[in-house]
Amino acid sequence: MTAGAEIDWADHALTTLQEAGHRRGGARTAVVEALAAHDCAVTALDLDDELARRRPRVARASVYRALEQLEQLGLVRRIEVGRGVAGYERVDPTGHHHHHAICRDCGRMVPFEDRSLERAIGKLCEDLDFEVAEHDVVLRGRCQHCSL
Amino acid sequence: MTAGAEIDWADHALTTLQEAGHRRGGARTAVVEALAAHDCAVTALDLDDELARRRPRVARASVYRALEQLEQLGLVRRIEVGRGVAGYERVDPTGHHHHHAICRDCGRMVPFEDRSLERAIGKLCEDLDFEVAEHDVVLRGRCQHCSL
DNA sequence: AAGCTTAATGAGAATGAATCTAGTTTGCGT
DNA sequence: ACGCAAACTAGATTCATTCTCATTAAGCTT
Repeated sequence: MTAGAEIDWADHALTTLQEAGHRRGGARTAVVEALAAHDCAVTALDLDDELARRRPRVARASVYRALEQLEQLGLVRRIEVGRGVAGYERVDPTGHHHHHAICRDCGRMVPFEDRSLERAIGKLCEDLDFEVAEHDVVLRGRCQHCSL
Repeated sequence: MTAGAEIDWADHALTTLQEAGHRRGGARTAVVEALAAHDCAVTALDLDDELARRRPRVARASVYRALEQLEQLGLVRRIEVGRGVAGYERVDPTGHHHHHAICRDCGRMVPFEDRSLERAIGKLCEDLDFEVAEHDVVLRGRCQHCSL
């Protein structure tokens, strides 16, 4: 992976937050930095774990609050990674994105992308009486490792 | 909707349960009947509400247990309908299914189906190093009613 | 039909992710 | 530097879901 992508995203996120009228606080900045370091979805509690070591400590509530605000601004997207557990991952400002195949056995997430899938979704959204803002595709089954 | 679809599904579900070695209990049968009466996803608590009036009362734990077993047997599928809330809907034995557009504002679910979407998913699953058992597509945005 | 084994059930406690509350700190415009 | 609203922390709370365990009843066996 290139070193630039995450830095750019963190920068972009902090700028967007500021433009949206948010002040610059330590906890939220820490959440942005932590998200920037991940390529794929992380749960809020994982982030909380990571940030618990920081001084001053980042509170769990701040993690959730930051994630909610980031989601509202379209900077991160939220996906369900398991029974009632949400994962969050950064949104590339170019609109480029991937989806996930999740293993039922080990919980591993395999990201994938597919142009014709995106095309099909784009087209069907036009025909729908619904103002679609985002879409999510989740495949569930057994990963290569677990099917042996 | 035809009157037959649900009855057939309930029948099929009860038969499948029996073949899987399950005894025939009142609570689970009640859950199957309740699911059969719904065309689209219902939450476990909605089902619990409906069944709370029955005599003898169906316990909440039984609702969840039954849903889990039905899901395991591929008789119902589980989808996330809102922050940490699961919805369940019956699976048509023919494989025929729909997906959902969910309104961010009012929570309304609009079912839709699309052949080219299914085709795209089918094809990409073949290319993936992953044994895909099921897929889920969720569109999020604003429904016709809420965008006015 | 009575007895037996064990799945199924009901009631309520326990869990765990997510949210809320209250009091404190801090960013930032004035 | 001052003051006020936003952001923060810690911990309580909520709410869907899961677990426990005592009880009931399905459906063999005889």
